[in-house]
Amino acid sequence: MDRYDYLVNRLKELNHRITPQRLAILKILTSSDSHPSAEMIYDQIKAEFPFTSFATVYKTIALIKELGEVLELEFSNDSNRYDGRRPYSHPHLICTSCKKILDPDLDSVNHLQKEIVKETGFTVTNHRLDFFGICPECQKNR
Amino acid sequence: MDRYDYLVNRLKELNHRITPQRLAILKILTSSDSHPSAEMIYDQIKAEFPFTSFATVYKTIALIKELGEVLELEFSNDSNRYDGRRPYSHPHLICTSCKKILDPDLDSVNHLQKEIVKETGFTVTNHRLDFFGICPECQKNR
DNA sequence: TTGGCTGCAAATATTTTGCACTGGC
DNA sequence: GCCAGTGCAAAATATTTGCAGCCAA
Repeated sequence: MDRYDYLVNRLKELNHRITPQRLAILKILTSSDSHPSAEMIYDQIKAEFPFTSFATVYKTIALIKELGEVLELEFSNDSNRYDGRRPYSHPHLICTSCKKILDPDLDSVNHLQKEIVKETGFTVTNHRLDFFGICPECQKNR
Repeated sequence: MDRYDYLVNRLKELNHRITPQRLAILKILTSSDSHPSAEMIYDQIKAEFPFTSFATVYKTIALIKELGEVLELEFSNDSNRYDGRRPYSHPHLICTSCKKILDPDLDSVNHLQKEIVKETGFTVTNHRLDFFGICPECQKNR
């Protein structure tokens, strides 16, 4: 069972209604590793369901977030981005030119979190690690 | 020469005017490791210069940011926080209860950035690493 | 003296919320 | 049929910007 089906089932099990809008949003959130923003989701859905609203996009994201099934990458200037495939703390690689966000393979991070706990007495529940730079494509096009 | 004096001199050298408001903002930004928000800076300055405005706080921060002398920690929901003492990428430890932000000692991070560059072809210029949790004080008070 | 800086207010951008209507179950 | 979900519009929040007046150099 893929992640889309899994999320639809979770909503059903928790007695949340399955609407065309929600299905479309889940589809987009799970079908690519593109880390879309609310606006990107909204634009994509418009093609299929022209009368979907921004509020519904945000409300659906909020719902899935409550279930712990989406990772929200908050930004102050740019819009927030969402990762519906890997809803747990993991590093991101952000191109500051084209705004693309990638998931690099990197496993030495959890080690860091343990080091922090031991050292500071904090109860660390999650972390966020972003690397900012220019992707290979944008390096060529200048 | 401490960091406050250093920053005042940099502004002078670059022919930026030295105003009481700017001095007060620099003082707050460099005098503690509290990672204040624009509002915290504004509130502190109000005591000394009651007619200072929010716009000036933001404009001054923007100026120092251009000089690369302040690190801006962006948040989507909460206000941004500023580190005027260590204006380079370094990890932060954020208490989600009292919103305090600390600088943990941790030096295994730069190693990660190098690993990323080698692996992805990105030109990584900076990074951001935040650990979220509950600080020892907030753990007691519940 | 002069133009960079300040302060007020308005604009901007993103996300959230209130509420009447609608459609999933 | 009921009430959760939707869509519109308004509100909320944080930051930026325009502009008239002021003051640091």
